Amino acid sequence: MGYICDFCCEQPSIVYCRSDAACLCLSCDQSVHSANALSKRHLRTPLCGRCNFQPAFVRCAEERVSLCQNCDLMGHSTSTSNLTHRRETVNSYSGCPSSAELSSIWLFFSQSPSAGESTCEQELREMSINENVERNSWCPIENTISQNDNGVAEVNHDRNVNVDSRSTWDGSSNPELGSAPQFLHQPAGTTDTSLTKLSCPQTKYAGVCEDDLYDDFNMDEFDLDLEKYEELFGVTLNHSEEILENGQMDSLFGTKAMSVTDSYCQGAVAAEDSSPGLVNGIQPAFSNAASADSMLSSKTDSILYFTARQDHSSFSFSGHTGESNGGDYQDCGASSMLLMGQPSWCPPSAEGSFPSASRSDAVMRYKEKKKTRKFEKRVRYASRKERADVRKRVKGRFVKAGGAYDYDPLNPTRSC
DNA sequence: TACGACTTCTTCACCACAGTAAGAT
DNA sequence: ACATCTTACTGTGGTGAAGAAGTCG
Repeated sequence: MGYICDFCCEQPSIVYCRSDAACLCLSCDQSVHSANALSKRHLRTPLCGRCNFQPAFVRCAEERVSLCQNCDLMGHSTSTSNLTHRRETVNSYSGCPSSAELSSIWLFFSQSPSAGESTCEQELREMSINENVERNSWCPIENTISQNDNGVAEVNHDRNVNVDSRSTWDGSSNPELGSAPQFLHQPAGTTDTSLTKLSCPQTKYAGVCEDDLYDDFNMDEFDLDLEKYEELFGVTLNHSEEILENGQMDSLFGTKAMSVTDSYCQGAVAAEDSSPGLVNGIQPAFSNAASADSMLSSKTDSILYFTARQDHSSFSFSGHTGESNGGDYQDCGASSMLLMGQPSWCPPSAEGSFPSASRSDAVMRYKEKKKTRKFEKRVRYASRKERADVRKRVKGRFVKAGGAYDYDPLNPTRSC
């Protein structure tokens, strides 16, 4: 990573793609991520305006600069005056948004330039994006950002979450939670059912976010900053726990284990009812995509699992590092899903409030989707894939060009 | 409870061929 | 040192076989 675009090596880099582990200028970002459906799903984040190295996760309104976690901590924890700076989370995006669409994601993108803003952001504003690039996958209709009563921007979106939620907070509220700003301005008792996954904690019942259950869930959306988690809960990472694999999920769902989404929502319900302070402390640790950006940039290969002890008195984490890449954990759905039983912060009453019919429905949908889910592998050579995609086959095997075939990918209904 | 039969699920080899790397000329 | 040619190897996706795992009587 560096200040120059990793792809063209000419333009200054503007955004960071975690899946590609690359810093890109906007033009290359467009061309690279319009290549295929997989690349369109890569989440990108603007680069830190200070170090130009790490993906930014927060924007300081006073300094008008986007900052990574480290720079934010450096800049806002050392001075008491800086501590009160109002900060906003920086949205990630996927697909191929136009400059106008980026404006809606990053509000500062449309603000007037100022001397104080970073070079990156000035260039971001000045650069134009090739509007001819196909950008079907980015659906601004499904992703609208609105302001709630508290002035906190919300992202309403349908099934595809392309934009992380945006919120504001000031460093004085709780410096310890600096890496996790979501919902800190959200009154604990408010309920906004228009919010979906990222806003799940605000929903009254877990069923509200049912449609998203298991489906679009991945580490990009479920962000867990382990270090912060340790700080928050004082747990120690255990690297030797067993991995809960996909095949085990069915039985788990049917018994004691719950999906993170479940626990997440139920925890929020509990927090609404009893302990607003608790949910404020918990939610950000799970919902801050930007902190995951920072984390994954340095711990890119970590796939995290944790299991809950049945006694609810403690839980342990598992961190497995392998040769996987960003795309692996990003896209593999359930395999990257964190599984856990009822967390220690979730009182038993929450689970009891979950309608059994909804759960069974959710499990059924999960199983169906699991069947049809394509666990995408990383395609290293797109050209080879293109050829393979059009190559005729006999019983799945490639046949010589011009030879008899029983399956033509270009015309599946026709065979000879 | 143990066992066999059956079903369901998972893993892997197979195929052709364009592209790449390494070595030879 | 450089260019050209040859050879070996790689990696794509759909299918079926084989084995593992689960279910039922």
